[in-house]
Amino acid sequence: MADLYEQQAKIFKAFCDERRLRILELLRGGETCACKLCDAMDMPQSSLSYHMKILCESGIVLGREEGKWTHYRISPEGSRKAMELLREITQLQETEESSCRCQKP
Amino acid sequence: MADLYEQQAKIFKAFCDERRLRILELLRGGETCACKLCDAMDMPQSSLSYHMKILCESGIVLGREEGKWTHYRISPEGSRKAMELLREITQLQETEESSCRCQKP
DNA sequence: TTATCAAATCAAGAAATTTTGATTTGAGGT
DNA sequence: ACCTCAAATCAAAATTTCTTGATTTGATAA
Repeated sequence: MADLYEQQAKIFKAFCDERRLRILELLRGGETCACKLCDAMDMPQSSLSYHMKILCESGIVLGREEGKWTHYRISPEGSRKAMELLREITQLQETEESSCRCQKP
Repeated sequence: MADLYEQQAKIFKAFCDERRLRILELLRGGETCACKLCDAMDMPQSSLSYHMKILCESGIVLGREEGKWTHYRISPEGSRKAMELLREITQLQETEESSCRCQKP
């Protein structure tokens, strides 16, 4: 149960940091290699790697290794799942009549 | 520009914490007052207040004051806006194929 | 093999977030 | 006025996240 919330939170961590939002904007333009992201973000390599790991573990970004390079891209499936999850967790439950079942003290 | 990312990040901060996800799940059942949330979450009053502030500032939750009580509920409009934003920031831009050519010596 | 480069990982410190008892605010009720 | 209660705010500590130089890993080339 707590694991479920932890897993859900992990997905949205991708979007709650300014640098990761900027990286995602760069990736919207198409697949991009780490060195270009590093350059565009004006960030040390280890810092970029830290954020890319969070983005990948959220399922929103996919990494493709090609020789010694890694190319990153937005995962349409990951994005779709995130949107479905967001809809679920904010949708009011179907209750017949909004009568509170709790007894007034 | 940095302000934009900051504002976007603020919205998703509502969903990147386990306790806030649990609060949202409680609110999916309908409008709930702070004291009941406090009880259900088994959390000190000041802690709940801290999280409710983040949820309200994200626009996902609305508070309604009634006498000395405050009732919280999920905002359908805030939820809709969050979903639209999520779609925007993960949608690939319409461009020609622009593959990275890092492997070029 | 050795050298080189790209990226991940490590580790220690910096910065931000979260916790929680104490206090304050603000709206009734007496 | 006073008292009480609900909720917000404060403040200090605890915890988590983030930064970044240094190191390691892993692939390629000479």
